[in-house]
Amino acid sequence: MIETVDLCCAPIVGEAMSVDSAVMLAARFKALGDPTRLRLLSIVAAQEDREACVCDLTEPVALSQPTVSHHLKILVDAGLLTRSKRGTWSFYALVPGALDQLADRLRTPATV
Amino acid sequence: MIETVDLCCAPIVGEAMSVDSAVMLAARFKALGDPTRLRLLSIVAAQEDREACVCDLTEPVALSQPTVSHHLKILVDAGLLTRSKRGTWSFYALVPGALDQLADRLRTPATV
DNA sequence: GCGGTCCATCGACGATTGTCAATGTATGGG
DNA sequence: CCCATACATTGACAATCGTCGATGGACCGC
Repeated sequence: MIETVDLCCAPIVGEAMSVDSAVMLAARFKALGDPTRLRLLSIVAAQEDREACVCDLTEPVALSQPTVSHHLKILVDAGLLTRSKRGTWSFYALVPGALDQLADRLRTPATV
Repeated sequence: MIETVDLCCAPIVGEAMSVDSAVMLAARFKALGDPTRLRLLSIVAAQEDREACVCDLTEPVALSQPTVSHHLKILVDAGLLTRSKRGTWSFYALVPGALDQLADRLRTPATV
């Protein structure tokens, strides 16, 4: 799991970032650094009710169910998705604001 | 990889990200998915004249010169840094707007 | 109960990654 | 011309990653 303690404020650009901050930020970007995981995020976000079960995701990405579950776990551990089990199904949904927070870290200061 | 031509089932409306788009985006995020590279970006951006040579970067990240050069090459290949050789030195600088563009892609992962 | 569906985990495999030492390639100074 | 500096490239290594098949566990309908 990734702690969100130090992630909210300092942008990459502006001053040299600490090692701890870099490690935590990199963990999130690493989770985004795979085409399959990006597509999974995209598909989940594109669902009508903003959530999807594994059975909805396996066929679009054309990968085995264990592989999809593996990627989803990585996204959950990175704090980008939530998992809620209802009955036999596991529903995955975007963590509200998580991607926006990441985007803020990428922004260059307006003083440039 | 095959493009999403087959819309026979088409339960996933809202248009998920294409494979090609996901591959290209993931490549950039993968470049950001390493703590050392994040710190290199940060240090370059924090320099007074917004650029740095390898000799300025080796000591802050406490890694060997070949390793730093390796990471810098990855960042250049990802379109995040530029390399300009002047004399014996190689100066690396941020690609203007590159990080901002990435941030924009994060704000709306699938609601493109 | 029993069988079937949905999903997570495990074990394994090749592929990729991050790191270093060693070497190669320019460039500039005496 | 020789040597030192700054950097890129190569080769090698352990570690991690992405993927699959097989297995296990929880849940539901009958």
